[in-house]
Amino acid sequence: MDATELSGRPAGRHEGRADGRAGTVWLREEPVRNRRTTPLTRERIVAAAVALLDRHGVDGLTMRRLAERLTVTPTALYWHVTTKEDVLDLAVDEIFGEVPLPAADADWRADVRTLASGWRAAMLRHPWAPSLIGRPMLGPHVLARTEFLQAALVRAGFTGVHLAVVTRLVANYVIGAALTEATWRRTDDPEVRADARRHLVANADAYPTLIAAGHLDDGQWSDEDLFVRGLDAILATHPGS
Amino acid sequence: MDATELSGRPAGRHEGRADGRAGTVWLREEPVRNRRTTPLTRERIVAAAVALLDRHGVDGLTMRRLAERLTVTPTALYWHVTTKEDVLDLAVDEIFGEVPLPAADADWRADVRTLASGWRAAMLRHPWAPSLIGRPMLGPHVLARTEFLQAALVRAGFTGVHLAVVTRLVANYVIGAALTEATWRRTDDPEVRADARRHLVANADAYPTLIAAGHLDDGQWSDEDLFVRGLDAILATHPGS
DNA sequence: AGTCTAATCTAACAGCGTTAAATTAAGTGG
DNA sequence: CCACTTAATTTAACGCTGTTAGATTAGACT
Repeated sequence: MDATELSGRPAGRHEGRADGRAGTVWLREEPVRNRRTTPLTRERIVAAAVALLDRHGVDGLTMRRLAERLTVTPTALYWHVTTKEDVLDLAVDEIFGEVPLPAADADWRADVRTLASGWRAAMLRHPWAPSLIGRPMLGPHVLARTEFLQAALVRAGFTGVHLAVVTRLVANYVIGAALTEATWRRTDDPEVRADARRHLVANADAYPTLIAAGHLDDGQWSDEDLFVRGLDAILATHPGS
Repeated sequence: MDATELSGRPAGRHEGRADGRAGTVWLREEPVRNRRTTPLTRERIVAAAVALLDRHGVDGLTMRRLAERLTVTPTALYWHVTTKEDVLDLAVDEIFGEVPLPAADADWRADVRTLASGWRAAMLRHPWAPSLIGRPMLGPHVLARTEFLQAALVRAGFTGVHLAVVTRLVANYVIGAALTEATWRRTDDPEVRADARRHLVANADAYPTLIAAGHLDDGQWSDEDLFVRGLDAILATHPGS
């Protein structure tokens, strides 16, 4: 349906130049050129990267697979991006663009709740994201959301050290929650979970409280519910107003 | 000083068996055998891995380097460990063993503060650790510390859903804080930080609050101070008692 | 029609985690 | 003291990775 139907890549259409195995022109099929129907861009690379990460996880993203998905050779990517880490950084910022920014004039608590929940939801929708946060996040989407958070807290009356404390409190709680929840969500192998639980009860004398509290048991209360309750506990702390 | 002074590995002492380039015995130097002075163990592997991670970061840990440090071939490691991920999991749990467990009978708030601060400190001492938390943490050291945290909160009077909420609140806050702080600490390149700040002021109209609040500016308040204040804000929330 | 440059490709490199199979060291029982 | 067994290690290789150098092309501009 498209002029760019390579179906397996021509496999060396100019093969014999430096080495000896040239062969005659007549046996070589006519080269199918890149018509440049849809030129490669940073945007397209990032979109393909996110799709690949969603489907195959962090380990499933390689420059070769990414290139293949874009019907391009791996090296072509390096014109638009200087390193694979660039791709990962861009992918992370990309998905944070999905976090909706509220209107920003209602109750500040509602604003923070909406932002934090959306932030967490985006990371759980793309469970590979939290594990990539161990790199400086300076993309425009992240910065815009951080700006919104801090603005809401300023509106709430936080200033000086209180502002710094509560900003970090909220942001770090969201990040930590997303990271741990995504970890368990990604470990979908029920055998690992069962093994873990079995290990816990096997050493019941070492972990009495964990067992009594049902650590590692899913159900009981939803992650979402626990997250929001924790967030509300944080937001209950405020100095002025 | 030691019988295991290989100094460069004999480099193929039995080279020609399947292929033709055998050579005569006379030109081959006598094989220096592994005297097995200090047998390879899981403990020694983990210790070497932590040392390597401390010095060269996550990317600096390879099975080959690890083996070299232990004067052993890479494949020897696979007798004691089934995969590189095993090594990483073991390394993470290892450093959590450094977190001191308080005596557990004083003020519960003091206990939680001590544990959380020690937890954070251990991760910042080994800045590679937070970024490896995106895998299930089920090691004995981690479980013991989680048990202690939850026990302290039970002692404080938390039960049911409150207990679950505040346990996650504390744990996720610590993890998030350690992750973000370690990220910045690992980015010691001052040029990146300067670039980031410059980018912020260049788009000053998009980030007015961040700039006013001195986002990305170090100094002002210490990370430690901000962390403890946030923790205290969390601990101020409690139902009974 | 010729020139220039942005974009892509071919080919290769060094290094990675991991495996299969051979080999050795050290114990064990006769 | 010797044969046998098993635990631990080694050699050699496979397929894959990110990345680079250099050739080559496509398309726009004179």
